[in-house]
Amino acid sequence: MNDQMRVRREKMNDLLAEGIDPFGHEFKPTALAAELDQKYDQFSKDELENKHIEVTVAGRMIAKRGSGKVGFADLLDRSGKIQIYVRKDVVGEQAYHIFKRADIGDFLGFTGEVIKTDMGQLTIRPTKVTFLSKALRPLPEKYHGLQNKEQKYRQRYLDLISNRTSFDRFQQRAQIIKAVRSYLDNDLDFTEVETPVLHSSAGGASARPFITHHNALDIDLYLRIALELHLKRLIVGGMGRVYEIGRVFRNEGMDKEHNPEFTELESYAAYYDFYDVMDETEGIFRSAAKVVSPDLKIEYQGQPVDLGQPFKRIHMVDAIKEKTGVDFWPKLSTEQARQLADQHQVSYENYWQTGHIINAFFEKFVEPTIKDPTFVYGHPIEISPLAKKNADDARFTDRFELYILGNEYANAFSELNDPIDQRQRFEAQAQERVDGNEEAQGIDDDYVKALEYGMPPTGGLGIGIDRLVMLLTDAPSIRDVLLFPTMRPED
RNA sequence: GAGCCGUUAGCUCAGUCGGUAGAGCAUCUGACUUUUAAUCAGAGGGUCGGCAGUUCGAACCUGCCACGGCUCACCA
Repeated sequence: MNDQMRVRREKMNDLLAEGIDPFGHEFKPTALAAELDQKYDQFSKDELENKHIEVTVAGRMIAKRGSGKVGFADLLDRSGKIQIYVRKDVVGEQAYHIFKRADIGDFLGFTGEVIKTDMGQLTIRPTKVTFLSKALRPLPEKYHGLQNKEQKYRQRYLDLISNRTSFDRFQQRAQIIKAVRSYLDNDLDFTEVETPVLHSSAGGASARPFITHHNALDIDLYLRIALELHLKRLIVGGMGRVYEIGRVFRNEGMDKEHNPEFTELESYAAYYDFYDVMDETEGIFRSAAKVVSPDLKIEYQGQPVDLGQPFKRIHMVDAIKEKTGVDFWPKLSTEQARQLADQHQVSYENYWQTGHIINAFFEKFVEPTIKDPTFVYGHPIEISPLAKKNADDARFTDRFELYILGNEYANAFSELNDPIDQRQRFEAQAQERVDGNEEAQGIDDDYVKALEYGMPPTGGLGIGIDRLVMLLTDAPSIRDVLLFPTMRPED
């Protein structure tokens, strides 16, 4: 324990000795800092002096300055900061003593008049001081805030107290999710549902799952890697338009864009095709962007993005042709595709067929170059086991991904609703797994059975909510939009 | 998984050639009745991430370990 912690414990004991509970009780503030600023900052010092507005506020004292018989403090509540101006001759000997002995970090309540200082700063001049809760540890430095990234992630509460941009970002995250919900609920008449997190087989995406064990049933279960297969069962069940915003878990590497658990939105709408889903996606992005920028123009890491313009649309094969001159429209054997890959230094796995190679060309030569919001559609069937074949060209699917500034933000398709085709696709996936793709999904018989009862033509969509929030709040790392990112334990 | 970088007071950071540890904020004492990174005077506060090694002597050099960051690879 250091000197500061020792002193704070002494002060805690002093409070007890004076009959004050250092970890107080309920308190009824009548105003928030931001509210006061909005309502009264427009008035002059004299106008406020005549109004005699009395309010009660509560919060954490985050700064303190003063002289002998008066003191100033900054009080932080959930809305922001308000200055407090405590005068010994107004609050009295005992209250002033409490204020003077209070440490930065302590929670205090004040009742008093809203005034302006000579410097024009909106301030509360209390007549009453209430001690609410003692901080036994000192806060990070007031000017620089908490800079140590590891500590920001491990002790997010300190980051939230001392770095307002971080605090605001998490408020914005909540608002963005609310806006997305509102768009789906109110504009498109979707129903929000909750499906299981514990799956008996992990499907709906290509990823390695976390495995856990259920004792009573004595079976291993997987934490879900996607929401897809359950939501489509609900389309079979006649729910028509459903979505879920929920946590999924992928047992893979971590970096600036990947956390082992993250939040995904998936939506499914009967009778939509993937063009309808493009419109839906634009609607979601605009609703979300409006939260941070009414004109839908944003900047991400120094690069401008206009989410107000119609998103571009391009077929994957055309995009590759445009960037590399390589034309994948003519039908190519796996051997021919591999030759092209060799010529362009695109490496491939044993189990790869033409479609995998087309996708690899896209990822290597096109994906990093996309700046404006762009729907890239027509993914090869080999990498799209849940998407409907294109009616005119069975090598490709009616699937798209949305790219902005070289990053993927959405993945969607006209859903494969032919149970016979679906079983074959699952079998191809199972074969891929045998051939060495650890992330290929297994056969989900129960899901195929559901399809056999009949699923209407359906358009589905998946959006990584964390990446959307990163984009809209200009966050460089996914850890900056997750309150508690996954960290290795310290000891 | 690889490479590079980082870890020094509660926080933000310096630390020269290897010679026994520094600043600002914060804390403590005192002064101060309109401050806002308040000011002024004084004081206390360190397992220099950990463990070994080299050396008369290590925050500094070497090795190993821990945690983190960045980049790359992996990952639709």
